[in-house]
Amino acid sequence: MLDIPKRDRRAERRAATRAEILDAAWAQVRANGLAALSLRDLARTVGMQAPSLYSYFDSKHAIYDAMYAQGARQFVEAEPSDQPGDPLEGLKQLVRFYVGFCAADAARYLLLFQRTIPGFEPSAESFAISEGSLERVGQRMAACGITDPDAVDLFTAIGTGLTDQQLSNDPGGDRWIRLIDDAVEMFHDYMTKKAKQPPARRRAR
Amino acid sequence: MLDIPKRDRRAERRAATRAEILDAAWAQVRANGLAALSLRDLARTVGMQAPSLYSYFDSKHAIYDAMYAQGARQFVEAEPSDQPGDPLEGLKQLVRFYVGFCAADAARYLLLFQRTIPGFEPSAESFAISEGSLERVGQRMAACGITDPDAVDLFTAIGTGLTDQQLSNDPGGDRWIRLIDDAVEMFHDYMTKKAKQPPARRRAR
DNA sequence: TAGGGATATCTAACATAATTAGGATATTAG
DNA sequence: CTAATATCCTAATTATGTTAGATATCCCTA
Repeated sequence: MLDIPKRDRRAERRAATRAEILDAAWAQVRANGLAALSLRDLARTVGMQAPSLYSYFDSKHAIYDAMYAQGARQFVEAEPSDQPGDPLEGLKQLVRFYVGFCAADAARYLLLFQRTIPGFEPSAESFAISEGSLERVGQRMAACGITDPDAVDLFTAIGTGLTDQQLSNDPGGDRWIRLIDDAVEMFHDYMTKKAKQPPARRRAR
Repeated sequence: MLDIPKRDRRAERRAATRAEILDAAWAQVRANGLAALSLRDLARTVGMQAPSLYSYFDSKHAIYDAMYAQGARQFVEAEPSDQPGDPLEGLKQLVRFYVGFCAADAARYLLLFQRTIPGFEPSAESFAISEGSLERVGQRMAACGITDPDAVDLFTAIGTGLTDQQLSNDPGGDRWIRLIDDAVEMFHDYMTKKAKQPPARRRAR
């Protein structure tokens, strides 16, 4: 206890205020929308002046990037990893998680999965955090015997469409649970049926 | 020719520069992204100073609103109205149109169907222009014998999800045509099968 | 315990944005 | 020809992100 180097003390404190800034940023963004992040207001709520933030973050985009990384970390940590016995149920579980995660925090959803902030693109490191989720989807589909290369894309499209629907029409409601089960079952039925069919007819071009 | 009232002449000219401003706004937005609409630049390209725009539009949001209304008008005018013989083909046609329309102009799509501009919401009048499209979807689904109240929402979700996929992964490509046909067939199969089933089991809560 | 270097924060200023106020100039109407 | 009006301008206001440079605060060493 006594021999904690002062240098670490300082680094600790620095990380603490960095986190405090990020928390305040989330609060502001949740209250007024993702785009409404004012450095002046942000600095004021943490008891600073605006330029002082620049010793913690290089720019406003850097703050968004840190928020992105934080959200992505939350995403991968909350993602269900144990697959239930019924593979179809596993797919449903995944989509329920995804839509539920997004609906729980609209601002976070917009930051992570829609690109709605003018010049902002997440950095490679931040983006890498959430990589691998798509592979998990592919694994669960394979467990259901679905191997069509287009299937992941179609499935993703359904998932994001449902999320959109949920967030724009009925945020906070739970009607989407019914829709998810329907959609996943529909998807599963169709893909298994299609897999049994001959070569699969292709559209001429 | 000679007896055109000067007053009409003026109104005509006024409408012309209004249209010119809107055209320049579209060009700017298509070139640099939907959010990158600068009144100064906009004014410069039409040979004005920024404040002069305010005699044509009340604010920047008013410009976005006019663009929205214009895009919505394009949408309803281009929407296929004659239903083909095969009702399933009618559904496919509608989704193909929708995704194609959106993919043809990403900026217009973002303005109309995603809410990506900070404080902007289309006015009631502008929004009303595109109303009624959903009903048309419902009609075509009814022609297929699909009457489930959730079906329209699920269908819409699939459509927007596909559009998203198309625009973010393969803008300009035509892979989505295959995906659309797949998705619509899948949807149709499932809904008709479901309609034949007994009361339909509901999830307990 | 006094001084020097790093650290944290500040104030002042700049560039750009949308927007408002008020004046100058041309066009129209009586 | 004169008065009104429409059209555009310049100048100023407010708010933004950001930079430059100064000032205080802390920590380690002599």
